[in-house]
Amino acid sequence: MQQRSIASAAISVIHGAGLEGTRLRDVARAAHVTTGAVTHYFDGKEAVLEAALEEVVRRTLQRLGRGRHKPPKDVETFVAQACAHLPVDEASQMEWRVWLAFWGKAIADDRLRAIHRRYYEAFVEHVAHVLRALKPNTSSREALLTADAVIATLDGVGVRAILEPEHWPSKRQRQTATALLVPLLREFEGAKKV
Amino acid sequence: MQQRSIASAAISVIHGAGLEGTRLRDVARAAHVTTGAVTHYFDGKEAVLEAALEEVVRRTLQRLGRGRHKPPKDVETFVAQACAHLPVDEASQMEWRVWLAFWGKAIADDRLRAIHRRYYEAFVEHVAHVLRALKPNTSSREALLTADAVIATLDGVGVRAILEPEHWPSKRQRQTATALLVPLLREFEGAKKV
DNA sequence: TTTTTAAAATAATCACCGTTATGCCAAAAA
DNA sequence: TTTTTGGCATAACGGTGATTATTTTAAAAA
Repeated sequence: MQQRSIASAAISVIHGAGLEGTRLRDVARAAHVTTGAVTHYFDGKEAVLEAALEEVVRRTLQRLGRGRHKPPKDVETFVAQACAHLPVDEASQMEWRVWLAFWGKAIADDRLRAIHRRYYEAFVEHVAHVLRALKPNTSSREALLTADAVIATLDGVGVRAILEPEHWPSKRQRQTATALLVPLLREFEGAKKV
Repeated sequence: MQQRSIASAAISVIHGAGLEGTRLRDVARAAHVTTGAVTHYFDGKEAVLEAALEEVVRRTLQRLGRGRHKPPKDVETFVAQACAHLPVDEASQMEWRVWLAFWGKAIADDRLRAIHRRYYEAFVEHVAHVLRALKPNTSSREALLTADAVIATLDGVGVRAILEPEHWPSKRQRQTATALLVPLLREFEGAKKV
């Protein structure tokens, strides 16, 4: 159970110092242990970072799971739910920053790429599932394509919001995401009521 | 003029090894010089990396500049032009990978963040300009909002394509981007001709 | 041609940080 | 109580790579 708390500590260090600025000592200190404990539980720094990424994925997917019981019946609530995944508050901002920090590292690291792949797979599946609630008789292909589009929207807006937080308050994030998602989903629904 | 070639060398090293795996020696070797030359022209590693990022920005904006003379008159050609900015070929893939590699680092680095901000500023301005060609009487506000949405689309699809290149051939990239952009731009145009 | 200055190579240094080794302490087993 | 085991702290080690210093080479000026 210590592993979890060390991984969480790593997340907050990465959040504050970036991946490159993350030293094992600081992770240990943030977890209220010493480097001895860290190396006791992990095979090395890489393993610690990997665990941190996995922890972020876990949290995000868990949050998705909680939303599974209220499938949206109309476009507006769908968009509102989708926007909740943007970096609009402290907690999600932290996860976004860490998630984004690993993108660059994942480019040259098969192991991390695999984690990303798994995450997106689950995310796509979730969005496609929710889309089917919006339009019951949808081809799998159409649902998946639209899910990709929804996720691209969130990633695109999220990245921008993380890189320019002072210019991207939650309102602007929602506005931009809405501008993309509403027309997309109207098209998806088929019925365009002005 | 050596600075340029060292920066370019840095780009290709980052492309191959990722930011963390980039050693100054390798950059020097790729530029056919030694570390002595590198440190002669730059104040240190940070400066070299910063120059690499600037070089990527330069190339991208230059490419944008070339497209400035053929403003699209309809949605289809606009989308086609936009999709040309996705990582659909070797060259643009390299630039995307490097660009993306710096996102994580920029989180904790004001200097790099400033570069990103400048780039997006120019990019937004360009897209908004092109949008005005599509719909002459557009409010500045509407054009900027739509430009943000277009850029978010490209970033969102681009990220995915970089992280999962084997699953995101150019065709899928275009498909996803089109699914988002066409409805968005029809809405933007105002006139929806089915 | 000599002198001078700049460009870049080569070689040495130095700091940083991950890793490894050792030792201690507490809790469970004997 | 003694013994033992495992969880962790402390501290020393060592590699890696950036930085700095020195030297060589080449080009330009005198």
